[in-house]
Amino acid sequence: MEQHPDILTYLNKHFPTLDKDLKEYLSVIGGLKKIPAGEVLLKQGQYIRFTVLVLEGRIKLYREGEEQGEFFMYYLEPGDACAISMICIASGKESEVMAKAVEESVVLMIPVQHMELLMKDYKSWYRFVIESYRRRFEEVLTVLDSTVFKSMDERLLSYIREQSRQLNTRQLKLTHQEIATDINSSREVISRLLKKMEQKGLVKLNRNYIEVLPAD
Amino acid sequence: MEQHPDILTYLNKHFPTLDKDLKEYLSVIGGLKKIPAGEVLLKQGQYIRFTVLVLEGRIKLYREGEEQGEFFMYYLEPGDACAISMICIASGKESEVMAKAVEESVVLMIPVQHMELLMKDYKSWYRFVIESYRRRFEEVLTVLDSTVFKSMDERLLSYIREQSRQLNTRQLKLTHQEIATDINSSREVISRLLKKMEQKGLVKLNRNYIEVLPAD
DNA sequence: ATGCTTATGTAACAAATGTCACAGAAATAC
DNA sequence: GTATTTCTGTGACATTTGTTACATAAGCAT
Repeated sequence: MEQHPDILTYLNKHFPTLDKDLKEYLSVIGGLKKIPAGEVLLKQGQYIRFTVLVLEGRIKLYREGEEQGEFFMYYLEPGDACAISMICIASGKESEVMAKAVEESVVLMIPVQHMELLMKDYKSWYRFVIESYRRRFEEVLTVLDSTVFKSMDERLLSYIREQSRQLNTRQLKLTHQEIATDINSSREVISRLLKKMEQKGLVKLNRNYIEVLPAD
Repeated sequence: MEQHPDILTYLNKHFPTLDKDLKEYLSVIGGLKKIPAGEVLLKQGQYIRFTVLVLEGRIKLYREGEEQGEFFMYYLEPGDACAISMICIASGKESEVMAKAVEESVVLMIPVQHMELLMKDYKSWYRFVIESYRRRFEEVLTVLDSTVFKSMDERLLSYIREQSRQLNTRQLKLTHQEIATDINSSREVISRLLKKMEQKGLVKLNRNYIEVLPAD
């Protein structure tokens, strides 16, 4: 079998916790896939045939309501794996979330049938899977905290700051409508609350982007 | 090393997916512990030194708000494991939830240091861990759906029906205050909504218990 | 420029949820 | 028994969030 040099380069760059052997093995069994910006790579309810490691770009994970909208959970970045895909595969269950590329992204797709062996033969893989899942669980609990314990203005502020942190920029290129969709509110409410936040000196509003001002 | 016959009996009764070898091994390394009703066996933020398998009774898992109350996530029953404890151990992280026995319960406690070997040597253990975690993730997502997409009356109905299903009874011994705490609302709101539900023929209200009427 | 589309601002109102105040009923304590 | 506590019911009101209906402004296309 032949190693794919690009894959190995990617893995070395973003997955320091995986063993050398494992990375080589993954570069043999995995396939590179380029995902254009905006493409949905996993639908809620869909069966999963690959475990996905993110090598480039950024993937947005949503929970879809039964009838209604979509609710933002977290981003996957280079170095992350889709925890859901790993676990659902292992249990033969369908996806519980929707995943959409927000930038052009490159992912490594590892076919289902290798999971068992990976788990068994590579300790660093098993640890990676466990840790990925734990982190996602933690993130979902944080999101749950927001919706349960916080009011809309606090949720909005958390959202804004979290976006700024994750995207590593103070200039958030988001419309009020997009924010409203992500946290399941309405555009008018977001505009109103953002205006108040601006008056408090937390943000500066502009057309098509929001400048996040440093917290005191 | 000596097997503990009671443990083995419990494991055989409630954990059909675990291999015979594994059960025998668990009965050697695990310790039985009886938990009185009402006792908290795990606090949020606490480090975890044992993986817990539930053998008897019922454990309630909560998420605690930063300042405020506690929010019900799910129950653990005989045959369940505390997924959080398994994963946090594996990652050396503290607990993300609070666990409280609602009935007198019996649990099997497996010290941290055996996890690595269990994962490596017992395929049925690894599968059990993964599946436990997946199911809890799924439950938390369902709870998240409720808080994000549903109004309070719908959440209350879901809660009531879920309790009835899990506790396997139509007579829910819950006060309005307890319900309010579990879903982070206020007692008056719950009383009001329950009254409406009674008028719709969904429940029958009594002091200290609620009778859940079958859905159409 | 002119018109078209998209994004934002905002008032007025509606609906949902939370809070306060208090009453009465049922259980429990004494 | 009476007193006390706990639980439930409910009206009145406050607050938060969502909705409707526009207005205005910025960018884009021609």
